[in-house]
Amino acid sequence: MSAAESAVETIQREMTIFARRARASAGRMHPELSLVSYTLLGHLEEQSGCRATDLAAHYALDKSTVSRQVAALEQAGLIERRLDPEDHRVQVLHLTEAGREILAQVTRSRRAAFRERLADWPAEDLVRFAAYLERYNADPGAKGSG
Amino acid sequence: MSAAESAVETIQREMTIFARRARASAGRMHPELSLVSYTLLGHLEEQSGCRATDLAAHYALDKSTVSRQVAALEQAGLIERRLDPEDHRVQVLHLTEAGREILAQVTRSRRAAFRERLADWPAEDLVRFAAYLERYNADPGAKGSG
DNA sequence: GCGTTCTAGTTGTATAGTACAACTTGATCC
DNA sequence: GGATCAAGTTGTACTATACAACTAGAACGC
Repeated sequence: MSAAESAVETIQREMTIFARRARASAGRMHPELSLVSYTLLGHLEEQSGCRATDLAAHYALDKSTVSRQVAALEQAGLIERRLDPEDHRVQVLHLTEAGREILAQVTRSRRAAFRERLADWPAEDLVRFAAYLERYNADPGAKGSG
Repeated sequence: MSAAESAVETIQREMTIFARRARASAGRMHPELSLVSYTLLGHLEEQSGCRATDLAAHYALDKSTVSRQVAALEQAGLIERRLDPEDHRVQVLHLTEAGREILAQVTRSRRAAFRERLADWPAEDLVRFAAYLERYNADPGAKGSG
């Protein structure tokens, strides 16, 4: 096996390990916000609000799944729905102040965890690693091969 | 923000994206073998058999979860249990021939997906990326920060 | 050697996340 | 203005998971 082939093997194995661990630990680290909820809130913040359908499309989730997630987030007071005056089928979702705060708090705690784990890394390696990950995820059609 | 700090941000973001995608696509790519089942079978092959308790400890899963997964895998004929003659509480799990075949087949298909996605990468980058991932996952206490 | 305690595994129960299908409501298009 | 399309909700089912209670077997202490 060439160096490149065995590197691909390693990437596959290590990505799988990471995905499994992430899945296992997501709920425990932030019981107040699942990985999916966190991602959805993040998207709402980035986009300054969007529709449930956009979330479903962007994250390859069923609209019913998003509908229930959104209902839970609204219930928890983290988002609010505003009826689109142009199209009454549409509800535009926005973060509430509480949602913004929780999101910031979870982001901080996640960031701290990553920072700690990467504390020993030389800056140069961090930058390269980050670039590789971006490139990997940016690949069109990338579905994670989970 | 320093280059290192923004690299950590990027790593966090991209790892999160990966974990989410992996979760979303795992079941669809290999309906015959969930990510967890795949991982467990892989461990059994690597270790040439082990106990359910070992799997639970190694993958931070509850023993009841492993018990049910194992039951399903046995039901599917992919593994078999052998009572430990030394300790009758213990069942040593082994891949069956069918299990070995399915595992090999899923591994091939996963490998092909990764290979395709990484096809454009220079060998040098593959090797570095693989090394970074190993280093990241090897960190003691690493739980994925999902 | 026999009770206490430990370990391996199973089963009952509950929860979260997910998908698919059927439905409701509103918009759009001949 | 009826057919069709789009956004979202709800019914139902399944999987993965955890925790707690339990069973069966092993080991330890005296």
